[in-house]
Amino acid sequence: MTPEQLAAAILAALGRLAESGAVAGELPTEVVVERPKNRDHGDWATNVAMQSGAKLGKNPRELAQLLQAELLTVSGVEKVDIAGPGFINIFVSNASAGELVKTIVDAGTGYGLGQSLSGQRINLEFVSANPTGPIHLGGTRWAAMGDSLARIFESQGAKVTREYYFNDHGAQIDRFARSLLAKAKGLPAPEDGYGGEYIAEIAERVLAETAVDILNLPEAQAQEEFRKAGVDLMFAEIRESLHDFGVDFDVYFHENSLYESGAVVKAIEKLRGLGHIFEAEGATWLRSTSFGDDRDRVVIKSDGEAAYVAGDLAYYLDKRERGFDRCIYILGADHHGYVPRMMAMCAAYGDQPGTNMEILIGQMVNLVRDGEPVRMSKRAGTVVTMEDLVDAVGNDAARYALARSSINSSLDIDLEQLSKKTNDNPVFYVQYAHARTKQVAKNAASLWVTGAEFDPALLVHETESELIAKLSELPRVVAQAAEFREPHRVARYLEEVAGSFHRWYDNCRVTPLGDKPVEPVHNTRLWLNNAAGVVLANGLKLLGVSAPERM
RNA sequence: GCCCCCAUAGCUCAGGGGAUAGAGCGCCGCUCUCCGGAGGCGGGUGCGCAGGUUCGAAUCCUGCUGGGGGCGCCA
Repeated sequence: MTPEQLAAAILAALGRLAESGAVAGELPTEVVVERPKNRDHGDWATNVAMQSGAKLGKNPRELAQLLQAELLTVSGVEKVDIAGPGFINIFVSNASAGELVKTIVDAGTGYGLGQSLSGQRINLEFVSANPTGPIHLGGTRWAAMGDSLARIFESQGAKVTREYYFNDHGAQIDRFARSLLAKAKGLPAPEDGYGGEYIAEIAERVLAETAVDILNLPEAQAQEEFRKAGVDLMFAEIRESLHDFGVDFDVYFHENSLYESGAVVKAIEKLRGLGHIFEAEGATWLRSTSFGDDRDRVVIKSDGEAAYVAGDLAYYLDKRERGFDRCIYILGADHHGYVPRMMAMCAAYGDQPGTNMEILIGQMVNLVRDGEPVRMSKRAGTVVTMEDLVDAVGNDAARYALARSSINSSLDIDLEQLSKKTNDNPVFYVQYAHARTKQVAKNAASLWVTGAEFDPALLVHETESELIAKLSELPRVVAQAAEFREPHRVARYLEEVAGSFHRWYDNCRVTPLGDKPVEPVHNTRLWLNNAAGVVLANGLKLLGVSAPERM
């Protein structure tokens, strides 16, 4: 008996009460069934009587009593208590609760999947870091979080395209090219340029890999050579770092292509046709104030060059024309001011902001050393990159640490601490639990605990009941993580599962002690052990973290 | 001045209206004659302040205080 099944039973019971005329009014469409913190309050509890009592013309306790009688007729329900203002506390039989264990093992990698996003085509854009340097800690957070979110969406039946917008157009790229050229000539970095060590490396590789003698070309031509070759090298490096991090994008979209294909002009003309474009002060504007923006936005500057927003205008249209009904962007907090004009743009096309376009704002990652914040500056070359982080702690620890917090909170990363004491990362607690399930299963097999019998009525220990209840929550947790776009829910849940599993392990043996014979309870517990392994593995998969068999 | 995020245990953080607010780390004890001790058990009154909504608020609303980020014909 899972909480979902109980919820359905309660809805059915309400339906019967309404049919018999015992209650009259608006029936709820869903009920919340939760695991109470206090076991005296049952295996499961619902507040439905308090929430619906008034609507059904009853006080909460009266409604609870009616439901109590109905629920007692449900198979597997042993006892129903009414507590406090109208909580309904439900006790189910061990046998009924334990049936789930077999369901989980039989479902295997399919356990936890759902259909809550079935049929949705989602374009998820994340990282999209400028190709003027390696990916830093902030970008790494979006890589971990975005990829995990994509996996969670997919687990709910959505079709997801992971997309990276590559800003290879505009003034920043010129600065990048000038920085490379200056470095190659042994000059100091330009005032507004980039100065990290990677600039020297890239400049050197450009010199080595380009056929022509760049340094003897005229200034403008030399810079153009460095731009082309430098961006390509940087792009390849970024892709490789991401790949090594376990994040592969389906589409790397080049901003420049929007200009080359004429998509930018097309997009502006489309908006002009819709009456949202006007000319003023020598520039071309989008009347974004018509759609909630606090000021109108220039799309073509008075010098004839496109403003940055023009690219996004065309890019969004491109995504929509590729058939995505939901375009989700993950942006850093330093870009949150960009949200109103993006939403206005979406509305200007006649789309629904918040539905067709959704923007998730993630807070910054701070580098901390010995408790002191360290300023990171790309220009000064003091950034900590994705590779630095992975070198220090490994992929699993890095991904887990970045994915286990809400993106609404800024995050402090202390490299020294993480690299010295990797046990600080709860990922090991979770992975250890998984490895343990594998070793237990291996041991069981060698001691003739085969799992041939499965009698859930034998799972009577309180830690077994707790573990089973915890395992039952995976589908709901994943569905909520998808709904709220919050992968960290999965991580936190896994930590709870691991805790329940460890406690169970310490109380209940799968293999018999010494020479004692194998009994049905041992075989049955093997199923529970394996069910825990399934949940841990499936959950870690959603976070892009490995589930090792031994550590 | 305006906009966004945050404030929960010594530290890092969960908690999307429910009952006695949790986890990890750190600290102090305890714990295996046998499945992995990277484990388990015990040790704690901490929701920034003030109002409001509600049967019920860490959670929703308003104001305040403090911290972070942002407000270009830059990208």
